[in-house]
Amino acid sequence: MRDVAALAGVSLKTVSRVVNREPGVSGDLISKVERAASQLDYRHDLTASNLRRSDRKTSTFGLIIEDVSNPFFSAVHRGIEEVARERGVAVFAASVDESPEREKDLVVAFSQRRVDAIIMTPTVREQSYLAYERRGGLVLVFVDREPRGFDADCVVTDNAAGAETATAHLLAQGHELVAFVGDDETITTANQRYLGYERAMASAATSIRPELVSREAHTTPAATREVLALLDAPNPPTAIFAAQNLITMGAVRALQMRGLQHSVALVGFDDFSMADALDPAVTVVAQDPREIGRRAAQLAFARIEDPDLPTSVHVVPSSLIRRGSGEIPPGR
Amino acid sequence: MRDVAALAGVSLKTVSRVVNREPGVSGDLISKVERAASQLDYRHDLTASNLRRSDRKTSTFGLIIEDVSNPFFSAVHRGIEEVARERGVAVFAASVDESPEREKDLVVAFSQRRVDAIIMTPTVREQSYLAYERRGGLVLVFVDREPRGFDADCVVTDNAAGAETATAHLLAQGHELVAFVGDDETITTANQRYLGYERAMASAATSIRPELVSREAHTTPAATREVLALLDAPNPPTAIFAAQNLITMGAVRALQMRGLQHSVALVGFDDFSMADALDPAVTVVAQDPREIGRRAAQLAFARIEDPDLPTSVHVVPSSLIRRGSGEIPPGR
DNA sequence: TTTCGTAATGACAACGTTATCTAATCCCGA
DNA sequence: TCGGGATTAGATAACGTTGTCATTACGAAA
Repeated sequence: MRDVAALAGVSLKTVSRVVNREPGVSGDLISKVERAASQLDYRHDLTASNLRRSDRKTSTFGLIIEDVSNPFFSAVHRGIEEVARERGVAVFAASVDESPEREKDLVVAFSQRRVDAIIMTPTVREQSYLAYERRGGLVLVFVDREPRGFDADCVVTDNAAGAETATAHLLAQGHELVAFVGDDETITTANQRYLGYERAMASAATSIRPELVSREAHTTPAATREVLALLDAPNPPTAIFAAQNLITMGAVRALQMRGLQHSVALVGFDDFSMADALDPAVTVVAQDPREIGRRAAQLAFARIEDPDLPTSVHVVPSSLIRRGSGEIPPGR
Repeated sequence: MRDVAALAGVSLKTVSRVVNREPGVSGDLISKVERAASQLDYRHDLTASNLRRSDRKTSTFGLIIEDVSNPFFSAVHRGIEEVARERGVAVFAASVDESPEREKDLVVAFSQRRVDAIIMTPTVREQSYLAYERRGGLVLVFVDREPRGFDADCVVTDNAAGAETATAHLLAQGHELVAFVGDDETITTANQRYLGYERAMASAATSIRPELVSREAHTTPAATREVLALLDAPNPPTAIFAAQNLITMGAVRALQMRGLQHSVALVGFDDFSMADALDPAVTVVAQDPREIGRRAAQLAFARIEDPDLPTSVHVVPSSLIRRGSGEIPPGR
């Protein structure tokens, strides 16, 4: 910048003014400075600028999600990017892989880079450790799962209601042996979806059989194993509620392996690519991850603008998409 | 930092030394400084640190890909993250959406944030405009597509060879009416895959029928339309080579709509989720996007370490996965 | 002609950190 | 007892920018 100023024959401050398009510089000098800048391959340094600026905004967000290559989360990422892009904000994205330790590391990494906001899916049992960061002015927004022990803005799907809808849909076909396959209770969404399953079963006065409940499906292959075990047991389910996209995919494979895809009903939570092209096409309770991302980003901007806003929890509705697998009646 | 120094009763520089774990500070002072730092909620400012540091490294990469929520590219992203994470580097990720203008905007945005390297999929017809950035010390690595008019490190799949393998596989089943469905020639990968198709057809002495070549499949729905048009034409193909993941998905839907999924053979370029669970399961030439990402990140680090390295092009092999759809014989 | 307001420009310090250089202290051997 | 090297600590400037305030120039009003 100093070189540009020298070449253009103006002061440092004038170059700064031109670069930031501040008013009060004569057209003559503007063009002189611009010519000098391009001649010298000058590129404005946003990090130095930020250091001196009074608002101390880096126009940068941090995003901490389960896995950047998980279709659900990458759609959330995409939604956030859409909103951030409009405001010239760049987004750091990182995968936490269900590791509490990594969650904390990432928060520190982003905080040290002075991001304006972190949008994150909590993994750690308890988010109160973030108070420290918030005191430093960092904006925090949660997506997909609500934080625990920490009051903050949040965007979630109504997991319990969606799960209840899914389970009720199966019960309405006349099923009584409805299995639940999900991740364990440390994952809040898995927990809420289990609650929805319980609620639907209770409303239908159908008792839950513990042997039809599997809460150890952490990955797609694990889900396949769990569903195979259910199918091979003495009293197999006639319908399955799979509580997450990767789990549903695993369940589809298990049913195919036993040739039962047309006789055992299946409803999944989360839509997934090609669900409509499978045989049978898979009935799901679809979330809108892109919209979740957009809302989260909007919440972040709103809070940056006014830090004293009351915290809010946005619930994005889910919707049942009937495709075939969920409409298989019992006893086929 | 000044406050921490004051509270600990030491100089600024000593705090800096402790924070950076530089040797030559007595254990006594180290603990005093650390106590003061945590008492004051001190958080090291990486942006200010970088400004003064002699190497001027921000430990930050920029990633510019087609779409962060496209499964192929999000897997590339994931691979890059894996390597970057080990070195404490954070990754900005952004979608370019085939927009040349956006590509340039993103490069500027990342350059202004002083990223150490940009890993990108080129969209602009010509990358010579990047010389400007490289002069400023920015490291550039290309993924998925080679740049044009610009010599730089690059990681690609052998598109032509993969496409040739796919097409030859169909020809080997006895097909003669093999259709090509791909994106237009401005996309270098689409172009190379078409070349592979041509090569295989020529080797088999099978003439290419222009009416069986569709190069307008930009999206999944467009691919479905294109394939429907092929199937409904007077001389429909008995086999289809779909040159990209989204296109293959569109082709699957089109075949299902006409009930031809068991009579018309299909091989796709790129693997995709649930391809193995479809009926028939889809034969593909699989790339290894995660490995592509890892290699790209390694190349970036290598060049940062030694800017004078000769530029290299890494070719990651693809592999044919036979699943059924590609093994359907003609005349069924 | 003088005065004054306004618009354009510049000088300088400061943002939070690290590099460089100097000073103080300590231990060891002669 | 002293010299000298090693070790630890601090003072100060600098990184590239912007905020603040001072200065200049100019035209309009008195």
